[in-house]
Amino acid sequence: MNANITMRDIAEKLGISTVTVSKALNGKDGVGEELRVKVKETAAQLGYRLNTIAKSMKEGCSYNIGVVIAERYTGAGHSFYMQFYQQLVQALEEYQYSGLLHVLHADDEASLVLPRIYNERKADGFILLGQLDKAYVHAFLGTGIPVTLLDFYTDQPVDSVVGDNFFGSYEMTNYLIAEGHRDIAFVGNIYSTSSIQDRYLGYCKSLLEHKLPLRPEYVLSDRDELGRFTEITLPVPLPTALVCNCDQVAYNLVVHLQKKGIQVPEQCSVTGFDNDLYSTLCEPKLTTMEVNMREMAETAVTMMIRKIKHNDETAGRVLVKAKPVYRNSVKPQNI
Amino acid sequence: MNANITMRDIAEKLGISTVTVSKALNGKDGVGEELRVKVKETAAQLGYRLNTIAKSMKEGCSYNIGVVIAERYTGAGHSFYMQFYQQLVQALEEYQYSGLLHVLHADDEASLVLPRIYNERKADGFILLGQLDKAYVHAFLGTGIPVTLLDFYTDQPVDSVVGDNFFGSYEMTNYLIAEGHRDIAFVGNIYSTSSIQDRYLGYCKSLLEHKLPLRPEYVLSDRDELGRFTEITLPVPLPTALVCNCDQVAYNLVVHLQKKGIQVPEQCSVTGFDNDLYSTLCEPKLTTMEVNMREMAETAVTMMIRKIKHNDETAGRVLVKAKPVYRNSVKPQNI
DNA sequence: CTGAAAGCGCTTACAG
DNA sequence: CTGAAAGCGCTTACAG
Repeated sequence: MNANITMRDIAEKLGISTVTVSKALNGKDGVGEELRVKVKETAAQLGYRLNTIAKSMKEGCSYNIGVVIAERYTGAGHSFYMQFYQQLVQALEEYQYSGLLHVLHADDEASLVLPRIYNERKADGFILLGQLDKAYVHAFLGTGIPVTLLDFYTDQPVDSVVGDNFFGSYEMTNYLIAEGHRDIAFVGNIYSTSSIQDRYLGYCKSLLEHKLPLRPEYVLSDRDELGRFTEITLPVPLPTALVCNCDQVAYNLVVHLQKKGIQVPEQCSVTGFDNDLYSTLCEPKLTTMEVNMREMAETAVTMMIRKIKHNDETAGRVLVKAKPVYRNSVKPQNI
Repeated sequence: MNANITMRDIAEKLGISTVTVSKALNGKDGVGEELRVKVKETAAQLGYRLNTIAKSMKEGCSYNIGVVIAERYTGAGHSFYMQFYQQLVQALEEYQYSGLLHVLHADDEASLVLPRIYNERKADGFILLGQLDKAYVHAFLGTGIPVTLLDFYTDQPVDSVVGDNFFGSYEMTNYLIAEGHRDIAFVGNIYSTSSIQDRYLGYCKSLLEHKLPLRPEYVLSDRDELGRFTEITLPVPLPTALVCNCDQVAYNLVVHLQKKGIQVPEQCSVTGFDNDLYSTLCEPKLTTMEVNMREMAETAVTMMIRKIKHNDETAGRVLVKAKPVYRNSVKPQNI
């Protein structure tokens, strides 16, 4: 088919200048309507494809957004962030942008090595997807390139988009209390990520509001500092409900409890968070909080594009509402 | 930090030409060793970043590879291809290339609309990941751009990389027969994808070789033409073993059988294929065939880069070995 | 409404 | 070993 048709080819064929071709194809003023139609027809007929690279060079932007995901959040069993990535790509497509995935190795993160796509100016901005080391975020900020954090935030002055973890968890705990539960533990390493921390604090708020005690032995760590799952030590006696920081851990816990002969939800209610794959893999299926991944992706992309186009705007921390999904892992507790 | 340092800035600072800077930075001949070092130092000190776009324009290639995945293979519960994508990106990184994901909508596939990144010349070649409509593959071939199929193939003359589905399934069935099984059914829609078809034929070969009958009622469809899972109708009496075309279906089947009170593997052995997430979600965990996703990704990338650099080479159909993973979903059958 | 000129930042021959 | 010239394919003022 068409080897390398350029605007010049169209121009020559029509006996006009490339300037007019460019204007016609880009819908810009300064071309007669009749001529514009003719240009478009010729372009289609010749199989013309825009050379975005030439356009990019002239305009000084790549129409690409880098997306950085730590390697530890990828791989089998961790589909969450790759699915997020897919949503990002689809949101970027709306703006005619492309996503450039960078899988960040732990040693590069530790030694503050920025992605190759940064050093090669292949991206106009970066979305950092999933909690990264603060120093690494700082290194990015130092470059002056637009950065948006997605699904986490730090105390640094950066735009970020996160699910409403705090209120989501608060509502979930409220729900358990409304169902009659009083002995409610939280499952998650509260020093691990901002999301887990906020979910923990929402749980705390609910307990405080209902004058229930905050018991340290009711905070059950589920992973180490590096995010690797660890064995969960259950308190004795078992609480009547466990608020888990995510579906995957809730799923693991349900399986674990059932192996020990403890019935869920009859003897112990369990709630998740995320409404991902894991929430429907066990029986009973999990009552959980759905974070609207798509809306988060769209918000992050919109913010990023806006920053690039009008480079002064700062959106700050943006929360995306969570929505409860009621299934069968919670049973009313008779008081 | 550095706003927009170009080679010209380095050249001016050193009182030399940009040509020399370019040669020095790219490790090309024609620069004194001493000067080369000085150029590199200055570049680092100024925070110079190569403008790949300018380089691309000059050289006429983007250093991007498009990866097309049909939307039906994405989303929750379908992490397989997104994981594949991640492997591709990491393999591309070795060659200083980037991946550009395109999620193909069903209507674009049907009406043969090529991806925007094709029309904008943003990619030097395309990897088609996961079975697509033959007409769509044909549309791509018509453009003359390098194309490699990954995890499927057609009867068209295209390069492709696939797992060794035929022999993998053949070996798995051999194993069941060696364990004493004689009544073995195959689960999968054999008209749906080349992979399923080949896995079916491997199963057939094993039966033929052992002089076991090929029974039509032992071919159990698991999905419709569009790849959506359907209810599986089990034959009565139940075979002693079920060879499933993938782990996800094997997983679904195990859960389904257990709900009906049928014990796996005591009353019925089940095998999977892929060794993905689903193979370890049920109890018993699945005996399955692992396709080496990483090797497949690396092979596809290497083939693609080679095609772009020396544009005549054709690798044809490349098979990547599969490897059995023995777990607990198969029990010897006493004859 | 139309186009000649300049330039985005590189790299590739080619000349010295 | 070093550099002046040309060009990749666009787009943006600016002039007519």
